[in-house]
Amino acid sequence: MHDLRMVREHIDALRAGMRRRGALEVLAPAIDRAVTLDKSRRDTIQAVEERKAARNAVSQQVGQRKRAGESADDLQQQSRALGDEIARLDRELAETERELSSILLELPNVTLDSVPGGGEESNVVVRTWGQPREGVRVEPHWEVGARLGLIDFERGAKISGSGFIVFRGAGARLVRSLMNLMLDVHTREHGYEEIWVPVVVNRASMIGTAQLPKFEEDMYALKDEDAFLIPTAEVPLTNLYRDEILPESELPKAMTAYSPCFRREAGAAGKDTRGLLRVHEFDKVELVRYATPETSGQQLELLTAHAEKILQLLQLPYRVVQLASGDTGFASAQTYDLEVFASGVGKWLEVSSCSNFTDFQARRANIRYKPADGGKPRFVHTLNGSGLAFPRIIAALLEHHQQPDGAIVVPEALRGYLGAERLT
RNA sequence: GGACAGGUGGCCGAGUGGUUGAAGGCACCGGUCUCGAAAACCGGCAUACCGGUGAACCCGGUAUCGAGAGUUCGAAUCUCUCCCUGUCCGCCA
Repeated sequence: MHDLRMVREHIDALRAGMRRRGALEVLAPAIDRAVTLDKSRRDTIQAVEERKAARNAVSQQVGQRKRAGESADDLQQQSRALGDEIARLDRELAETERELSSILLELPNVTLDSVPGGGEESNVVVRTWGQPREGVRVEPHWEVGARLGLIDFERGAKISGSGFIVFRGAGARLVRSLMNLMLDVHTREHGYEEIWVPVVVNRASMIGTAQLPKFEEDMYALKDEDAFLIPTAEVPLTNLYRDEILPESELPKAMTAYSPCFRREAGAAGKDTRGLLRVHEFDKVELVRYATPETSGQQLELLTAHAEKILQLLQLPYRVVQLASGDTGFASAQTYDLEVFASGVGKWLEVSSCSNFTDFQARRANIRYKPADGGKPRFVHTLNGSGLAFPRIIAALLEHHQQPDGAIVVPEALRGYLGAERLT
């Protein structure tokens, strides 16, 4: 969410930001409307507060007279009239603020100046690691998974629906191993606090991290309560300190959590849905950091490196892609995608999206810190990234580490957890 | 799910329908004292929004005592609904 001052004083920057996202045309009317509403909001506030001040003064006089045993009928009459006006103006104000905030909640963040303009075609590969296997025939993961009895797609679909996966045997153990490896590395080597979170969150949390209101149709909603299944542990982790003020000494704050993630993937039907590529429920270890505005840029580099470390340990070739403005997510100001190469599918698969949200989420979720120099509380900057998402990692493992004899070589770092060097 | 008891500032805690943004204490910050520290004493110490020239400082105003609605000239204080916490009972992994 943007500061109202942005609308009032930096409207050109806001428009330019929307243009860089390629969204100005669609959003221009909303921005114009916000400007109008902001003006009328302030006018109404002035009018209503003036009357409230008058009423407070009159009421005090009533009190004085009554204590003196005098009648105050005339003043009460006056106060009642003011009260009626106040009620009317308050309703007007509430309506204005409701509309204004609904507009503000649906405007995306502005990307940083360092982010290239344009759409997906302007994304930049900033580095690659490892060597993709190309020109070799590799069995796709859904075939390997079925052949080795690691994944039971049919029964997953039977008990839950398409896009729900059953892992079994060494496959199930692989999921558990990935969880332990990632959490161990992030807590022991990267200094994150391990958190175990609820997977059901309330509406305020979903608004805080900006899944709502815009993406409600992508969320699994509970039927009897105003609550949702989390699409990522980002939601509970980032909202952990919602409506709180942290001392600056606690920054940067680093938290990690494993969680299942639930996504309806509305409108994505038929696109890259084969095997494990796009599913409705999956597992993920998430990294979240809070930082000061001055350090959030470096913090993003750090967080991205932490996610990359896992790919290196798994010996999977990957590339880091700096997303262009138009391809950057709604709440993000800057995003690096980590893409792993799956040699069976023959594609780069996104396994992590590392973002700096600047104060966009912090403003929605009201997460602030008290500066060490004693100044006014400021909004923190929030960052997060997957570290990493399991299904595509499993796909890449089953494809990249596949041997000519069809066996899968387990990367060194995973062997202790999995208790095997090869899957056959 | 049922029955009680509660939700007040960073924390503890007082609060009568009327100068209560809210006594008192703790914590914290500044000062006096001290060679230094402790103690003692003095002072300061919420947030958001609106306005006063844009910014800093400052000044004025409004709102905030779990949330919302109501009664009233006036609500932390009365009424209703909801949320949350505690205790007991029931149920349950």
